[in-house]
Amino acid sequence: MFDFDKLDKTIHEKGRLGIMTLLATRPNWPFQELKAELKMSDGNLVTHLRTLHDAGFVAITKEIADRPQTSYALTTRGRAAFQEYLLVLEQIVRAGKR
Amino acid sequence: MFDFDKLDKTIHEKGRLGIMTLLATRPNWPFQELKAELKMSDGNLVTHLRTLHDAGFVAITKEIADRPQTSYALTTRGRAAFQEYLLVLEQIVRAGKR
DNA sequence: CTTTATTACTTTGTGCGGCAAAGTTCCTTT
DNA sequence: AAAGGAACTTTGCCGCACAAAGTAATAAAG
Repeated sequence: MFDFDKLDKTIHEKGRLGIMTLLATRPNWPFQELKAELKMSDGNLVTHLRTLHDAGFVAITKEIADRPQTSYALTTRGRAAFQEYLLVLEQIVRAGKR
Repeated sequence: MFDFDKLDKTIHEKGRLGIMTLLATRPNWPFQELKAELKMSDGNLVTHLRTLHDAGFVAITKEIADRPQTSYALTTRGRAAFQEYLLVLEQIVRAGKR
């Protein structure tokens, strides 16, 4: 009836779901902006980003111009995985509408 | 930008999200049907149901006609909490559409 | 050149919570 | 009496989120 087991466990965690959602709205997010938006400790944020990176969902770009600035973006695979995750969310939302 | 902290932690867990979604589709679910649909061990399922009951989201009805049969349903408060949770999901889905 | 601040990251520790497996209780059926 | 099924409890394990503190690198301030 529902594909709950298709809910990617890497994405379906509050913190990382927030990250993935933000990354989906813009091509590029600097670390500081993610941190400000999500209000996580930087240790926690870095860890979640690394988890997503290890899963192949997030690309990391490091510049050291002026201040060091690390930026994050969805990979093609990350976007695909997120889209598939969203399909399940849509099923759930539709089920809750009745 | 997004209300990620409005993602009720009691609901936003794979197992319990499955339960809440199923309960939203019908007024009443016997234990055995939930178990068959969600493919959880009964120990695990009972625990999640108790968590939702303790949160005031799920009502428990026990009949002992023929075989014992325990049934579960959303409370008014459970339905309201689920609706609010779904609002956040909708934000996320919309964000992922672009 | 030394000090201070900022960014990004690592390390450490704690506690919670999901999950399975096995055992228990209560009932019905044979 | 015995067997079986429903619902629940207990036990134990493992992973993980999260915070706090410490570290390296660089740049600006004095």
